[in-house]
Amino acid sequence: MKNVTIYDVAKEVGCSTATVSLALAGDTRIRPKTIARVTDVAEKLGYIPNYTAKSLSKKTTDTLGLIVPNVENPLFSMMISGIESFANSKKYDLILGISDSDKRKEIFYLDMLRSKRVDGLIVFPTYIDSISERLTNSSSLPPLVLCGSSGNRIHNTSYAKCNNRRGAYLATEHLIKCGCKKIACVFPVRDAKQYASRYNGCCEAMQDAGITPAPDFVYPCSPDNESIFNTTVNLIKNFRPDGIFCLCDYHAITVMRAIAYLGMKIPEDIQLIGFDNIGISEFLPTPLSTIDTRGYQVGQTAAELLIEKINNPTAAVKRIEIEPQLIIRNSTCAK
Amino acid sequence: MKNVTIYDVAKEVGCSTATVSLALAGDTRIRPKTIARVTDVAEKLGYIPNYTAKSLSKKTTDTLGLIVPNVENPLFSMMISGIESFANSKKYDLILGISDSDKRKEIFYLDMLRSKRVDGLIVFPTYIDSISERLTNSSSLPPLVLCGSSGNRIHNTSYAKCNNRRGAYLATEHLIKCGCKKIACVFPVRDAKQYASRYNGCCEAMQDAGITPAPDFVYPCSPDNESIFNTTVNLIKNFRPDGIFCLCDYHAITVMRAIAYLGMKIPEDIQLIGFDNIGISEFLPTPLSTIDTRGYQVGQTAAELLIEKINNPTAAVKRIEIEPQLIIRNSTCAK
DNA sequence: TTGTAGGCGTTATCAT
DNA sequence: ATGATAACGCCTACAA
Repeated sequence: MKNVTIYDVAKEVGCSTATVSLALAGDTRIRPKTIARVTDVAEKLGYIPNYTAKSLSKKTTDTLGLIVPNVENPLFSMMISGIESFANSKKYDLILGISDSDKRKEIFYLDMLRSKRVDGLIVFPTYIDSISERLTNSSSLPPLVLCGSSGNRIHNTSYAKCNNRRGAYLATEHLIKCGCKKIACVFPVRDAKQYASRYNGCCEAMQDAGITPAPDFVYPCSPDNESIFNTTVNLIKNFRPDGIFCLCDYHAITVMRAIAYLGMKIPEDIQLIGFDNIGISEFLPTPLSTIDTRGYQVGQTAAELLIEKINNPTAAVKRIEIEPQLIIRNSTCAK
Repeated sequence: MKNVTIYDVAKEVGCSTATVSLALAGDTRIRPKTIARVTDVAEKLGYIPNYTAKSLSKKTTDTLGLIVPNVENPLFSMMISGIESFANSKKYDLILGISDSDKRKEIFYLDMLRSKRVDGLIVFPTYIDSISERLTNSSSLPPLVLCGSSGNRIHNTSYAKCNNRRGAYLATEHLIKCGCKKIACVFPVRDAKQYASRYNGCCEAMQDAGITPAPDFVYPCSPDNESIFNTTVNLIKNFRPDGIFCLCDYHAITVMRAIAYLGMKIPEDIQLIGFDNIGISEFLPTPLSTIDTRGYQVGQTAAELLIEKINNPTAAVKRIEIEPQLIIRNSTCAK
């Protein structure tokens, strides 16, 4: 059964395609009666407007491109949800590109998305060298905003992110208020860049409280859970901290395991705070105090920035830092 | 700066648009020398093929539509990842529709996706009444496959899912092999349909082992964590089980909390097995034995089915049940 | 209030 | 081996 086009509708109604087009768009120039008739016939014939044709003609696709490293990290999921919610409210949909932090795939999606003429692009920066290259080289990129990070070397690009330095400050300050005197930290060196601002915020809070960070309060490790576990065990045995600031909730969960392994108790022996407030943190055997990095709202904001930019391409660059939120639960003993 | 089109390339090269089109597609009818020249010029001019035009002409978009209830559930994330990986390997990209289990949004995306002429559709069935209606009513839907579930009333549709009944059987059997005599279960009644096959698999395993399920081995509850927690506490106090089969890992984590709250030990006092094998299960303070439901592979398979169907629309319906996998960790004491 | 017709950027079918 | 040109389905001046 052939595809029903605007011509078929026009023929059936006995009018021109222009009338159908206008009527379906609810244009006020068309008589209400005509609109009703056209709508009915379109319905009866099962007419489905062809967006590829519409896009070709209007030079607009009503779709946004998304390039994310992966979709399994709950933070990314939250941000994607936020983006989707705002985009949907403005009748945009999303093409989702998952890069796996793989240059080949980043380029594939970047090219594909440009070729498909998305109206705008949201990128979650990571090792985005390939993107930042093309970002500066290439003449015509669709409107772009960054989400979750300000990127490495990309300048003059709007972004929405959480203020992680501030989050780390709040977390550390909370630990101190809870009576911690010796705060420590496990640090996957490979991800140094990503965690730099958290580290800084932590130091800053200690200094503001008159605590000079011990030279060995940070224990470096690899990013895998085994390394984090072992490093934590060493850390506890040698440094004997009374509080641990974890750079993310995942770390915190492994740190919990290490603490349990050593037969110690949270928060009695060691207090613990995480970062990100992922879904399960609230429901762990020892509910985890943490910093909510507002992924959903960050996503929403990024989408909002992008759509603003689409509607007004010459608007000034906006850099938005969402305020993180301290979440107090049982892994920490608030007074 | 104007968009460079195939005309511009043709003019610069001094050939026709047809030649450019063929050359860029690497058609063997075009002389290699010409291809090289065209490629160079295209590159120099920064030519980016316009996919909307291509799609209009070819009646093919090389994009797949996805309708998922949400993107925060790690299972869905895994399936999406799997879908993406296969789709990407075949040069498809994905339009992601998040329905929030909301009829309005389901319809929005279903219409949008059809209008955008996606080559195929993957749906994660949930309360998909709106979709199943349109599925049967509407004349022309793009090729469709279901992912993660066989759907409620949708018949004659290919799908890829995990064999959950079998998974529950394996889990329960494992508990029995680990010496459990009194197995119990917490059951959110609202999601009865979704969990029915798991419940059945559990019963079946008990019967096969010669255990008659106690009349009250299942404790009904609401789906929220508080209810699960309280119900578990009741369950343990009254039923005094030595093993608990959890319908999903999230439940298991809350059950762990309840067990800790009662001052009991896993697996010494109570053994525990979950379902789904979400990311953190492995790294919990007590690593969780569970059933891996192969989300990634389910997704890959769904994408594969869909692309098969796109290439051969008349092919027979395929129903694929992926075999789940028992994962033994510390919440259970294998002999 | 509605109709006519050109244009959007490709691909595909004939010719040559 | 390449060129002309008609689709593809819609939108939008411009006319009427």
